[in-house]
Amino acid sequence: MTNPSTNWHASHNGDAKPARTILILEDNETLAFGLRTSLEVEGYNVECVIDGNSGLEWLTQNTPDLIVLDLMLPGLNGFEVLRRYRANGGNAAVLILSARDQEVDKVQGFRIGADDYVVKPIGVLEFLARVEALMRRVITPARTPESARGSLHRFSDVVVDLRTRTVTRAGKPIDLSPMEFDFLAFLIESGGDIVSRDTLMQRVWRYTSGVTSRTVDQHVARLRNKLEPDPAQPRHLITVRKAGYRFQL
Amino acid sequence: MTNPSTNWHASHNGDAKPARTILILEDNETLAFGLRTSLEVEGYNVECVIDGNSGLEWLTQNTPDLIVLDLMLPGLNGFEVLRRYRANGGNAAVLILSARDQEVDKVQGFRIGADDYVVKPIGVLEFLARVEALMRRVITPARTPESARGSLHRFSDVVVDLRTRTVTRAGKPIDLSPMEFDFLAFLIESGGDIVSRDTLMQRVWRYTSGVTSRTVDQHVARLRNKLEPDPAQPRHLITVRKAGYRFQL
DNA sequence: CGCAATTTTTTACAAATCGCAAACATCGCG
DNA sequence: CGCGATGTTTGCGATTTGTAAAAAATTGCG
Repeated sequence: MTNPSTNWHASHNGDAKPARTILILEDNETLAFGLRTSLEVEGYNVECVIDGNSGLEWLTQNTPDLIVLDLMLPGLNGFEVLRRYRANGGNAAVLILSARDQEVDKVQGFRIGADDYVVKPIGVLEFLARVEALMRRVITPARTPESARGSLHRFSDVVVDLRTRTVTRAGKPIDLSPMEFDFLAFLIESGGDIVSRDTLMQRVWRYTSGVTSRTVDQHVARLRNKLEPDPAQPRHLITVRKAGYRFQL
Repeated sequence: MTNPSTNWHASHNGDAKPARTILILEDNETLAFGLRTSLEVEGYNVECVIDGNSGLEWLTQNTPDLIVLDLMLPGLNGFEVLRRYRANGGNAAVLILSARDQEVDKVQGFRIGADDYVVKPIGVLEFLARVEALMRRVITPARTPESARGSLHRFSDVVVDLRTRTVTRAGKPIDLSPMEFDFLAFLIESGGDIVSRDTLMQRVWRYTSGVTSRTVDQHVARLRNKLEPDPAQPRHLITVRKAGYRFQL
């Protein structure tokens, strides 16, 4: 598979959103490790890189939500990294962490696109508070407000997007065939009502008359396998004996 | 160049951004006046209010982009103003300007919703730089994330600039033919919606009716080869069986 | 205008996917 | 147990998509 590294680890209760990712670009490994630990305790996904060129390369393949950037780096310095990152359209929040406390440095940092600039040493609590404040404002492509998106339907760990014909389960995309999707969509849009096989054949399959076949059942079976937490004990694709099927939740 | 395709013009306005509004809530009138002047020189619209209650009241009638907030105010103190403002759904960026430099104060400020916290005295240039940095991130009803992000679109290591019609991959320019670019642009601008081959033929190729051909598919194949990390398992140019194509991310 | 290089479209075929029916297994209930 | 209703598996034909390669159109240029 393409990407084994994306671990939105089993999220603790309720916290539905995947962890946000932070890149620490800092060559002082002791400091970087300390920051990493603090951030991880807060639930962030943290990556550490210790030189400018490697950092930029990592950034071509990943889109973190925030970058903690030291100015004095081996290879490219922090300013240059930031400049190139922004030039390529990088949109993450950038918090510069520097030993230089001159106003001119700060102004330059902001000018080329930093979102915050703090002078070392800094208290851990203030650092975390600033990170959180930046996270509140940053918008990454992967994180465009779902409210702005089309009609989403959720049940268990499944999300169905009728607009893009997309289904995800635990955040991972699930592949539905066209018929499977149409069928699911029809059930969902029936809002919990019982739908007979006959109705389904007519409305989803466009059959004219009462053809009896196990086609509908097969689709139910396949959908249950793909979407139900326990396909043997369906909680959402409910069979109503002698009547048809019903979508729950 | 018959290239009639460079025609998505229509939408681009002159980019005359409306002046952004800042509220200064600060009881030291000398300081407030100085800040106001500096900000106005930068082109901001500035309002000054000197006590907490009046400030909150002003905020019920106005929606500034940013609030510069002193903590020690007559009437309601700054923390309380901020707390109530956020509780009412206020979304402006808030920059706290305070004489208190204790970490605990800063952390509390951020916790109740500040976006930045600077300790007086502060240099004018740094102040202006921080204001500008906040302005880049703040989203007001007038300014949606789309417009804030410009015409750059990123996915994997690819950056597409619709304005300059350039595409880069891992920082290196990628050559797209006019049709290839128009096609890609149309998919991107469809914002993730599924677009049928038929629609594409009409909107991108300006065909009138249902001509069936593999032209669209051919372009998809070429774009995938140029842009997808693994063309065999496309992650962004998604085919939706029986329906068309969809651009992801 | 003519010619070469590039881009776009069409053709032709290979590969993948899907719908469907039939056969078989299982379940539920009297 | 018996019987009808539901669940699952399997295989094949039809549809849809991917793509190499040829053909056609467009462009650049002397």
